[in-house]
Amino acid sequence: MRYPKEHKEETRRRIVDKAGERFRNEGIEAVGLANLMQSVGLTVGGFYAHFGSREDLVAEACEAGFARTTAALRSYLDTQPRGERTAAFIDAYLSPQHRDEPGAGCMIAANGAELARHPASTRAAFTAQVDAWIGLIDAVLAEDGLKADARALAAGLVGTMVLARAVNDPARSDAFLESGRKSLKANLRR
Amino acid sequence: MRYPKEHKEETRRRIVDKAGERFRNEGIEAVGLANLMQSVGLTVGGFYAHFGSREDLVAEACEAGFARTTAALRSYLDTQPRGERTAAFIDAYLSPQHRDEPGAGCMIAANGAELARHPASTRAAFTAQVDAWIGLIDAVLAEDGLKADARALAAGLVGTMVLARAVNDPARSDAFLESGRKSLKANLRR
DNA sequence: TGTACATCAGTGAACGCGCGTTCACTGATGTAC
DNA sequence: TGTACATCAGTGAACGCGCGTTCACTGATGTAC
Repeated sequence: MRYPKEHKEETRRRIVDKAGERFRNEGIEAVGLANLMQSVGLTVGGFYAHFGSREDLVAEACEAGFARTTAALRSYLDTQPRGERTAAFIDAYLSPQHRDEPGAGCMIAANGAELARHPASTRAAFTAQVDAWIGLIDAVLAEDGLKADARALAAGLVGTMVLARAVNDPARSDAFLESGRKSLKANLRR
Repeated sequence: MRYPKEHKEETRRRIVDKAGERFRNEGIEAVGLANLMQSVGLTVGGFYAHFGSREDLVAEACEAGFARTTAALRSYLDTQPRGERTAAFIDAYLSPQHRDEPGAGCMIAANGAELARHPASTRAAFTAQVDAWIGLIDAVLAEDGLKADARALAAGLVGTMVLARAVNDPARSDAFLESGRKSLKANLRR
């Protein structure tokens, strides 16, 4: 064979990773296949050797991007002392850096509303990742000895980020982040 | 003149209203001008007699759609007794009906992430509407004699709706709505 | 060891289509004479 | 009162372009003999 046997799957991974990044930065619909392939250093013709359709890539990129941020979150929180992990999570999620770099951030905050309009198969893959994320938040709350509704906490984070990114004024945006951090921490019960 | 003098502005209003509805249902980018004009009973050529560009319509439709829901909210809450308005707002926002009918619902939950990627002029118009919405929530909290962070409450609502719409399973979706209603009400302080 | 062949990841042009935008035109009306 | 004209909201075809998808082809490699 022309290439080492892991070559093709590595190319596929590069497409998926770049798609996940660009979907979050630009929106799913705004990223065209020819342009995406070009940004990975390939031409568009090769796309269908890797994926059955654009929608297949959307499903895989959103799932993989979400899974990656969840795994990174777990690793990060393991470096934090028990009892402070939930607060560390809230601070990290509602940081200006996360707001300003959607490409590596939360998939729901960046693409949640758009994904709601995608086919069932795409949403099913995504729903499993939402479950995993909520499960992780539940686990972290338990590690910290806190009682809180993981879904409500997740929703507070997502909504704060959507609003902080939507408003066109740094002061207002910061105010949303600050309100979110303060309020979500205050609502944790020991 | 061929038409009564209010005819043109009424046509314009019909375009703006339909655009606001379809943007929330289908996403801003997914609605094409020819198709939009057709759904208003007109042909695409007439569009530029009303708007300078597609983006001008996006700004106006998002602003007007948001303003309308805020005004409707104010009217609805006026029918509710003081002391129960915040809870009535939370219940109405996090209702299955709102989840299932984005076209007449909250503009941020439907298009917030997408609007974050639009030009400054569009976002500025939208930001003013966010301010108005937060102001209304603040006022309602005061009418109820409650102390809470209006921004955090708004974020909780938006995030819950985004998640409830994103997941591909009615039970999970309902669980998000239920968690949101319960948690956001529990976090109000007298 | 040297050559012919099979493999297959990736190329690049083409397809039909819908996009945002432009523009010459239509035709029903109110106005001027 | 009757006719010619100006107005202007809306029409419909055209533009260049990028979209998702298809497909015949390329060319570097490993394998077979």
